[in-house]
Amino acid sequence: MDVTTGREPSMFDVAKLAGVSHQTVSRVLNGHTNVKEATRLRVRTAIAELGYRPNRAARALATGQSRTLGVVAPRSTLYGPASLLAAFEETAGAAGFAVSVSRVRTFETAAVQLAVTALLDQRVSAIAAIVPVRGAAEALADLPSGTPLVTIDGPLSTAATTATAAASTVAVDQRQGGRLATRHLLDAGHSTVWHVSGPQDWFDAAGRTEGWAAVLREEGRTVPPPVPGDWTAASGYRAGQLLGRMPEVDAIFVANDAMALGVLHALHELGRRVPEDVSVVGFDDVPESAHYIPPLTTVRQDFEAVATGAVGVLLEQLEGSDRPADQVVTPTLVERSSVARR
Amino acid sequence: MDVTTGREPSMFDVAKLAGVSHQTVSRVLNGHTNVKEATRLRVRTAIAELGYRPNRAARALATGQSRTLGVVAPRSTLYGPASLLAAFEETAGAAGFAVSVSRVRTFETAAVQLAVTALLDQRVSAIAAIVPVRGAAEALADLPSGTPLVTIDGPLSTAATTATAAASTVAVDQRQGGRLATRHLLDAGHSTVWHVSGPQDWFDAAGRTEGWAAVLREEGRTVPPPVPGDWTAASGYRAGQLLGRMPEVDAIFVANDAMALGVLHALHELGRRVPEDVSVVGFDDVPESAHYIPPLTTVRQDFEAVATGAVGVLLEQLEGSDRPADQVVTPTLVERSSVARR
DNA sequence: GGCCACATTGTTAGCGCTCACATTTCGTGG
DNA sequence: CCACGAAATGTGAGCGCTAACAATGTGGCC
Repeated sequence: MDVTTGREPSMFDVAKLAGVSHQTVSRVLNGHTNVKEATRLRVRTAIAELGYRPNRAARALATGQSRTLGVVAPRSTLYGPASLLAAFEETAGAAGFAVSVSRVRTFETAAVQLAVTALLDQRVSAIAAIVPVRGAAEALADLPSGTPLVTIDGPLSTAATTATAAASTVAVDQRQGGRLATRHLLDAGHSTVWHVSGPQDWFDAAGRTEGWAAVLREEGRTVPPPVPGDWTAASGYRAGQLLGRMPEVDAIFVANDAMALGVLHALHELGRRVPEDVSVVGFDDVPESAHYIPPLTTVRQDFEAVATGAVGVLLEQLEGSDRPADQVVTPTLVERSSVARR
Repeated sequence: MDVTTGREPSMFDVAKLAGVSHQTVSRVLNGHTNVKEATRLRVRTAIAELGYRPNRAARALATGQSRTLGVVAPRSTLYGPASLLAAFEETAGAAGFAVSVSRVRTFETAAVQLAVTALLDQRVSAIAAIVPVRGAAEALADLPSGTPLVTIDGPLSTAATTATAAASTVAVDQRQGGRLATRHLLDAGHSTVWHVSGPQDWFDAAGRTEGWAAVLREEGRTVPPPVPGDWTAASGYRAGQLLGRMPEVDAIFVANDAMALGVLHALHELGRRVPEDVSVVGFDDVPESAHYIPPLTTVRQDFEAVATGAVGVLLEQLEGSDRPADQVVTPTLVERSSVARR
């Protein structure tokens, strides 16, 4: 690597040093066939000697393809979105794509569209949106742009209406998760299950609530009114204070682990033991939940799989495939000690 | 906005529609002076009508400036790094920069350099590295590149040796945090403070441990051997099992909240009450720590400030300032109920 | 009224790459 | 031993933008 270069070496510098044309260098770089082995080697050597790196901007300009994937992600550090983002970035990076992130502080349509615009300005090849909220995700779907778009953790086009067929979705089957948790509680002998829900404009929250209600209905149990939370431990604590004072409550499905922690806290303060007096099931399987008091039975989502799926869908779309492909990842139950048989 | 464009509108399309030259369009776009108000308006209208967006790749090619900031961040979802990353991305975005992320799965030199290379290939204008580990951060410092680099949460050049003056650092004063926690425990009347540490190759961990030891030494207390952890609740649990069995242990400073949760868990299992029997202080102030059992006294870091500082340092460097600027953010103590007076 | 300074606009040449095509080289069979 | 097609390489244009410079227009002042 040279030390005192006035300006970064270009393809022409490499070509000159290797005694070939710039086009041959380009061919070597892009792994084209029809380059003699000896030439290829000479070019490689020159590249190394000069410390040459291809200029992505120039390539993007020439090809009209940036090989960059854009992500819209919430500013929050909620476990789900943060995990999804990390997994997506890693997967995309491993696939040889650059990843450009645009954070949104709120899910208001305007904010989300601004973020998408920023990405579009960069001519990203495709966009993944971690925007798990009703209105916003839908606002995305009809962006007037040919850029492939996948919604992560977004609206499953369950109803085969496929009206907004524009975008693909990869998501965890939240409903199934809710079912899993509720069924587990019922299996343990509880007559019904109470529920602390997440914000209902989140697909995750809505799905979990739906799954919970569906199982109760199928089994002919009473469906108690859900206690709304906002994902935070503090809101879980408030819900716990409420539910803990009701003697008939002996099984609670909480829509995420953070709120479950709050519930545990409130129950503890009220002197109601978990799991002896009340069984609790959470959702997310955050790494800490194994050490809540007591260790929390919860539902685990495979973010890795979601991310892989999302990148896969995007790449496929870039290859030309037009039909949007939805993918669903199934969550699993992680049993610990916050549930006891009745 | 047109619907059926064969190809995206370029500056020339705008120019034609507005009846000016492409250069005038460029001037309007870049806010140059010396454009008649009427002309500016005409151009703006044409831009809107065509739905034109400037092509960043072309601009980057022409100027040699991508106006993109690169970030190297760990794949993990540890609270500190994740918060830092989110804050940095938002701040950078607000400053009008695109943000490109490169995740590393480990902090081995090779992995980190690969990530940086990926960023350099994109010709990012500057790089922020969230690589809070000894070896790796140092490996970065002497990268042979004119690209401005700031290490977030990296090595403070405390000793004014300034040998590796190449890179700037913005970080939380971890030592001060360790002091705060330890002093608080001492003030509560404990004769000494035990310590569950993070991995000592992390600057954060090392700094917290140093601060803890320094206060004990200053006050002439015995300095017990630290129990090493790895940031996870599970490792905290193991440490807690150890310390909880020692009757003389009645005050523990744990290097992060996740491990503190594990300690709390172990202590609970061993029947040692917090804070009645043992006082515990954590570090991070994760949102959940307010609902640990009991609510955890901990040390809060202002990630927002760190991120703002990092972006600031980078921009300054881009403006030409050569001298690397280090910045330190001071943490604060958050009192809750895991500490009791003796 | 003519000239000059300044405000405004236009023209040209790249930035570093890829694409489409032109050209050369080489091995082979008649 | 030469023609011929495939393999290997080279050439020129252009992607959409900015920077430097050139060319207009405009008003004020003597």
